[in-house]
Amino acid sequence: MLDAKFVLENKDFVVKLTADRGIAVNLDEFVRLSEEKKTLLKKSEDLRCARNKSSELVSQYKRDKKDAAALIADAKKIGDEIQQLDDEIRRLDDRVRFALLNIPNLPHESVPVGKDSADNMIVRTWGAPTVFDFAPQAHWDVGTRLGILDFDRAAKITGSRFTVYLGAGARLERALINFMLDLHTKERGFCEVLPPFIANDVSLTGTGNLPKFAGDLFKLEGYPWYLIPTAEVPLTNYYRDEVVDGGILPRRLCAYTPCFRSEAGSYGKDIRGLIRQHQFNKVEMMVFSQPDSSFEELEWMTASAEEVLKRLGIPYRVVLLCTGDMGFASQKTYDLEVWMPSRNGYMEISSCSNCGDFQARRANIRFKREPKAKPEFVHTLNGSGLAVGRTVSAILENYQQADGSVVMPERLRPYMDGLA
RNA sequence: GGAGGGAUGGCCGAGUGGACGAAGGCGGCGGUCUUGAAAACCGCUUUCCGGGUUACCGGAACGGGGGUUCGAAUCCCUCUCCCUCCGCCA
Repeated sequence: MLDAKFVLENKDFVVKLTADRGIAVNLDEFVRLSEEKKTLLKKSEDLRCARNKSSELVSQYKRDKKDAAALIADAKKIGDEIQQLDDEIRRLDDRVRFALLNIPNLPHESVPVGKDSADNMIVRTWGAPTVFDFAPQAHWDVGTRLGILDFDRAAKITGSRFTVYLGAGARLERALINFMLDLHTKERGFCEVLPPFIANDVSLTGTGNLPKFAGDLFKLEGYPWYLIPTAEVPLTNYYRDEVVDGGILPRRLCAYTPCFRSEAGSYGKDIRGLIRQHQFNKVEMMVFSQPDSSFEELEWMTASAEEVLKRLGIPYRVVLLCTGDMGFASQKTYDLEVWMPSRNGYMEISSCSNCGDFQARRANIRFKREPKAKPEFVHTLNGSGLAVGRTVSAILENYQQADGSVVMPERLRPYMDGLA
């Protein structure tokens, strides 16, 4: 959520930057409602002032044992008027807030302006696309033939877009989770968190998933609860409605969680394999930062995700998303894309974003520079480090052998009981 | 699942319709005293919104929301969270 006052004072700027994102924001309604609300609020406050004064008089009269009936009748009339005004103000306020919630974050000045993924900027590339002296298979074929992925039985148990990992496959998934968590916690200064996998509607609103993207979520029937689409939700909301001591910043958290997404509207896209599942595992990184250093934190976080791929020896590149391709809450986003032989191209495996104070304002997360200082909103950053299922698919494809077997990346072998 | 109890400022804790933005204590800040410190004593000590250059003025806030009332921390409804006991369960 943007600052209402900022939007009112910088209408053209907001319209221009959201237009860069390909979103036409009409602020007329927002401005009109805000002004109307302000006028009514002033009126209501003046009336309250009058009522407070006469109430005080009533109180005096009673103490002096004088008759206050006329005063009370008067005050009642004022009270009715206030009630009417307040009803109207409440309605206006809801609409103002709703309008504000539907405005996306403003892109940072370093973000290239563009329409879609074609306009993204490749920042750097690590490793060269894997070369094979045989025809490489897609990971779902590799995994199915090895008996470590079972899509058919998963479809029986639940439905499409689910997977059963079996034997070494399950072991690989678990090994990757541990490998990633160990790297982030032991070497990169993240604190490990194991949060709830279900979050309430207030939390989802704090991160920007609600109200606009309710259709992407799985909701629990009979509860205002949702399966988390990413650990970003519980991690960001960890400090919701708090004023934290500035001394704890930058606060770096990381968490392994499963993620649940309805993938509504993606029918026919990536239906095979592990790429687009209703349930997948992810290790998520989260940073609460001082506003002054959040973009440096973004570089650090992105480097942490890259380190995972470097150690696994998977070729990848870093892409700076253009204005049109960024997520709703983000100010600047780097995607990490790994080489996928089956597509003869790159595939997103991580997304690292600086949300600035956008989420912090929605979720009301503030900090104090000094104990006596005024609270300011923190900046929040989140990034995958990494999507585990996609990492499995990248390993199966890039490390496959002519005989259909898969060699384990060396750094992963200790996590696989030495299995090569 | 059943039965009770609770939520008040940075913290503890009083407050059952009007003088309460809220006693008292702790903590914090300033001062007196002291070579310095401690103790003692005195004073100050919430946040947000609107208006005025400043002193200031107005409004709001006692877990959230709604209601009763001229007036609500206080009465009613509702939601959330916490605690105790019973039952059940990993």
